[in-house]
Amino acid sequence: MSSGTNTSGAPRYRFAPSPTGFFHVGGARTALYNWALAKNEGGTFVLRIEDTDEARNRPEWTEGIIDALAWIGISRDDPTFEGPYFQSQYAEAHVAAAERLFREGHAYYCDLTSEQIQERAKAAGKPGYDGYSRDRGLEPGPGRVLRFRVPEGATVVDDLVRGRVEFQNDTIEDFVLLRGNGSPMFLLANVVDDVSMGITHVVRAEEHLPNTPKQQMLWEALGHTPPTWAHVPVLVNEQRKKLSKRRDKVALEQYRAEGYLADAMVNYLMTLGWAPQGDTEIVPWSRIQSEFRLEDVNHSPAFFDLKKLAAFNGEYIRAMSVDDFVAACEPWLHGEAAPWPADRFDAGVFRSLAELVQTRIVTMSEVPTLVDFMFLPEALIDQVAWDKTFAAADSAAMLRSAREKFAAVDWSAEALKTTTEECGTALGLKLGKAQAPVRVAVTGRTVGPPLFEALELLGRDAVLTRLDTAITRLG
RNA sequence: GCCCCCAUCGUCUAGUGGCCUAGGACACCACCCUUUCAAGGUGGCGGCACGGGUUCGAAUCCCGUUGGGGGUGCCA
Repeated sequence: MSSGTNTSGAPRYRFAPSPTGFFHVGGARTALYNWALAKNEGGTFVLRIEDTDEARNRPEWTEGIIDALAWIGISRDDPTFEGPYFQSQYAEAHVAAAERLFREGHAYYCDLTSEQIQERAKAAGKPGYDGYSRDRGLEPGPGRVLRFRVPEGATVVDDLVRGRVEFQNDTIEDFVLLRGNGSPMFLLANVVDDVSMGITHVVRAEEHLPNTPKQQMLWEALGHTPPTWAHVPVLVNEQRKKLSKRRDKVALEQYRAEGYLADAMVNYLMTLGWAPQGDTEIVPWSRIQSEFRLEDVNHSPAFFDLKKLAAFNGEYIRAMSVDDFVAACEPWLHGEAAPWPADRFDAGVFRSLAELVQTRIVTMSEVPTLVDFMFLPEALIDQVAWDKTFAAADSAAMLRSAREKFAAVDWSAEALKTTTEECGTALGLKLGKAQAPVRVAVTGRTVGPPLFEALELLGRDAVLTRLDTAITRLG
């Protein structure tokens, strides 16, 4: 943080989140945009934390941001990554810049209180500050704010996504740079930091577009050429409103905890407002990185569609090799995520079942419920499933018949299937109906992985015990 | 109120004046496959907001209307 001039010529993209205790999916997308560009252009991704007083007391919030970024592939260990910097570190520079703007006539002090400003606005019939102190020549003093002297004319923002956006300066009020207590405002701090860090590209959400002319005027008043701006559309919910913490699931950490894969999340996020070439949206990051162009980003807000995200995640899960899948399952197989006693878990058994589980889930968190019956001491019967299954004709008879035959059958998936089929045929049941009572008795549910493979792995003793328990339960 | 942005199937998008009878993906529906549930396969439904221009020709360019969204603090 020294020169203020970007000497290397390489682009410097800055990502400036403020810690709030969670990492917003919209922020993740913006970060990804910056990252793709910085990577592809041999530039730098500069992380600057816009830390507030509260955030400074909660270092875990900042760690959370760095952690979330790492999860989506933006690692501080990568040479493209620079930072993190903290806005609060540079407060003195912010004040110094403000004082310079005052000395050079770009700013002036004003002693009006908010109430007085409101009264004047009401009297004039126009909202906002009217420039009352512009020419009063006030010196700094307690309670006096420093305001920027917005020049005449218009400010044109050249935006890589929006094109040319023109703002009439007389619609922009003389905004505050320094508060009455002398502390710098966010807008000023932001620009001073960007200037000092030699930022060349500011890629952020569209909600910041109305602030951009102010920032651009600050860049110019400070004697620097403004950066290249790019305002990307926001992410919205089904009501077409900006995603909000209150109503929507916006925390990246939550998706991670539910078992969404980082690759799937990244891929999905990048298809919101942009699309890779060709007919397939499922593409690896390497392709996204090289194909991504800000000029190709859509102009309208994009709906964050959970169903499509889920579909992407399913695709990614199915695309994994079985070994990779088993590895990815690890966090859900042990500890609190696992509903079974730790000593009953059998990695070999799970490995045998993995391929059958893989096509049946959308998020990794669904893994335990699909295989829990294998590692629980006994079946956890779902009453609804039980009632529904045994309401069907002959299902009790089917269960007894299977119990009898299973005692003597050659214990293989194939033989178990044949036997079940035979028992069913004797009762006039097709295989689909015939397997149902056995499934509920052994797994506790009506749905699950293919039954006979599971039975083979469970072993004759366990299966017969569960069938007996079920028969007793039937009364 | 004022300022700014936006507008292709329900959703995400392809499309940059003729390749468009508007393509793909998700969702939905049907059928096939099938030991449940999935997965997979095949097919289907479904869109250029509206009105004016410009042009031989407009989803694509211009203007307007309507409809959405965002911003408007001594918040960040």
